Amino acid sequence: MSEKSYRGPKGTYDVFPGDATRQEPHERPDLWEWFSEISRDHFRRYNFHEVRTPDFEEAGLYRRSSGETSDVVTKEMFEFTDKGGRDLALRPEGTPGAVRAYIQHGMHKLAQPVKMWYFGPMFRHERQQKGRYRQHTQIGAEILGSDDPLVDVEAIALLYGIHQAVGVREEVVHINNLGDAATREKYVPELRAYLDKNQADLDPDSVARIERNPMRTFDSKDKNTQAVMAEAPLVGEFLSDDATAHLETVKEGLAAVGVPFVVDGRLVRGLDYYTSTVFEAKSPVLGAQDTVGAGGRYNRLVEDLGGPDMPGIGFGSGVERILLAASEREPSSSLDVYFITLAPEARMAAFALASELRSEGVSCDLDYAQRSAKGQFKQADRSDARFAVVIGEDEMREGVCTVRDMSKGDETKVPLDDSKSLLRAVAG
RNA sequence: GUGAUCGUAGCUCAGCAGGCAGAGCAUCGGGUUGUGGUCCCGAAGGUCGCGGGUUCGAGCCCCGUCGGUCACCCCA
Repeated sequence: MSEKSYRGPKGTYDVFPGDATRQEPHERPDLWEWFSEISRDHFRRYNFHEVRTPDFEEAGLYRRSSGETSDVVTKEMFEFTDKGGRDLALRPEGTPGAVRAYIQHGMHKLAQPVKMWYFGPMFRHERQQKGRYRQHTQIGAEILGSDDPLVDVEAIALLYGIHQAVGVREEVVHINNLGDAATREKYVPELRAYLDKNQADLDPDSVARIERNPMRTFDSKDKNTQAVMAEAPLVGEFLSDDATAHLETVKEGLAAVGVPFVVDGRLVRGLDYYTSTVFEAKSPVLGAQDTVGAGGRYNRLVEDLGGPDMPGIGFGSGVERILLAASEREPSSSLDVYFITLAPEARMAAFALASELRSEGVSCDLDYAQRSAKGQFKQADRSDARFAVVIGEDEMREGVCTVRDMSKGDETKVPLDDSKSLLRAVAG
């Protein structure tokens, strides 16, 4: 500690082995492993396949897909120029990269729809708060090439299913339908006119949005603005018959698979590419950041990014938030055997035995800190080892090791040169 | 980016009118020349986030800065 010390960059965190009872859920390695297995298994059951794209892309890809005026693009991108002068950005969200890959690899020629999932870091340059980091992790899924409303239901059910498998509490899915471009051409001027009329009662942020992105006014947390928005015209009143039917089928499907949902006519989304179905999964235990996963249809995005005219839908879900909203879990320990050596020659024997057991799938560890006998037993205890295998002078002389069951306290002796019976002694 | 609040040992925190930097837990050793969880004893561990200022003297007061937390904006 003589030189300058370093800490992780602002807004980041570490996953590390520590005192699990004091760590945030997303800092615990065991919870990440647990969650990762559960989510992979869910994707498998729904026949999704992994897509893994770079953690950075041409900045233009994000500008084009998320919208030049969206906040994610205008103020939250980690953007940089590489040594070849390329304008790049750390991935702020998963959909653009996945769609780019779909186009680049001609996946629209495959049997449709193409169902993909991803799991990886996202970067947004913003001030952190509960459940929000500059580098966070999202799992997500994209279904490209079908506009069947049941595909929407599948996406939502998959999202909800993963959350429930890890015990996200009090979750409710909010859904809405934003209609197509034609719908919005009729609706937005109406909304804008209404907002203009009530400008005096709106907060400054919302006033500033009237021109740029009036639908986002519904998201304001300002009391007066909310009062105004309670009376505002809703997109739902402008939907075409097709869009209304689409929404009805989605509702029917969600009810059929048992996803708790509410239709929320005020739900809009911050990214410009959404059309038709949008949804947000919320859990009240997250505080101000109550959205644990969200997504929607983007029926024009593939074409906007230079691909064929193909519809798509997807969701992203913040893993840190999922773990935060999940019910408490006991930290899991996993060590089978801790070797205790009480004679210099015993160390090599223990090391070799450990190696044999490890190759049989048994987890082993031994002392590398020159601890005393007492210290080694303490360490075995702390590691939650099921067995301590003691090798000291006596054992070396007799050619055995002492296998101690750490919870019962009873001991048996096993020949040193017979790793099979040692294996049996510590099995199960 | 805005606001509030905090920053002392690995962790949780005490410290005061400005006067030698403390406790608990954790770590290591000893009490048991080879037996853990309990108990007892001891050791180690700090440029008091960093930089400046005021002062005979600053962990404490002032300014700045960095970082944490929460909220706003926005979003997973």
